Amino acid sequence: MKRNSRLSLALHTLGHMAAEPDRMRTSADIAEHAGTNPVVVRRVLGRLRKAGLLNAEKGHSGGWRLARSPQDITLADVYLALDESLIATVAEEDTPNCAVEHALHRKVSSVMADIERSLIERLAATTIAEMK
Amino acid sequence: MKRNSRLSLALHTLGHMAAEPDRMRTSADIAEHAGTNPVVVRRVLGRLRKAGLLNAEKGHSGGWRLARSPQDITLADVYLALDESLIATVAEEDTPNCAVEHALHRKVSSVMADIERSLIERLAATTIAEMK
DNA sequence: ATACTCGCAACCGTTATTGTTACTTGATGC
DNA sequence: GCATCAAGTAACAATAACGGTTGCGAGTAT
Repeated sequence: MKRNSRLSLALHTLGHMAAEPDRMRTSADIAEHAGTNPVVVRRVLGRLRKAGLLNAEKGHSGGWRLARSPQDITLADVYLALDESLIATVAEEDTPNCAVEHALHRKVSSVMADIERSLIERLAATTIAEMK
Repeated sequence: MKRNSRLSLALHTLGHMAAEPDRMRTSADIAEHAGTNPVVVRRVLGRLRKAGLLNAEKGHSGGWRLARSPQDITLADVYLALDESLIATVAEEDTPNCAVEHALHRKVSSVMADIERSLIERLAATTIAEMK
């Protein structure tokens, strides 16, 4: 079983959508292409829908489509929509009784926050239109 | 249950050791201070021993001690010794049949690799002597 | 009305991690 | 030599996260 497959699935799907923005795709179609399950697809794309990146329509000829122009969706948008940090956070101690621990946590958290900002900056430099 | 507590435990312990480098500490002492189990301590510190950061001695008056000067051990040394990436890697597809997927994987992997290098660089700028 | 699709809740199987027990190995003190 | 102490290690349980799966409800087009 793979970890962090949510971002992979999301980007993969949006990459194809960027190539044909007008085509409506069902969860079943996407799932088959990605080798997974329609429910998993809906779970992941549902987050992108709530973030305003995708529209979903029910019923006949329903399915998923981009809510914005492909040039207007960056990899950072997708990353942030999934709310799934690729940067691990260091657990805060419940009882910060120890000065060493507190200093370490501050230091490492500061570094990790910088790294996360840097990652988002890098991801924001690429749109899904470049990935089709 | 906390995740990524290995690095926290390792840095916490080494921070205290940096303050009193000559004092020998047993797994039981460390575990009690850190609120965990001696076996867990040995598991984590064992990696640091294999990486040459710590020495362990058995028997009476045995225990753990720094193998190097605290000024000569950086946070990056500890991070690398644990071989536990805080930066998630994006899963490679078994069958790279899809061009979109391949392009995305290359792009994201490249960004993540840069971020990992940047993290290590940042961690290497601080020694455990500054954390005591 | 029927068929199709998303939305969502509930559950199972797998995996990763920590916690725990028990035992072995090696060093020290008597 | 022998008891004691501590690391080393294997084995297992407990917990949590995640993907996969089933089932059902809600909404829409034909």
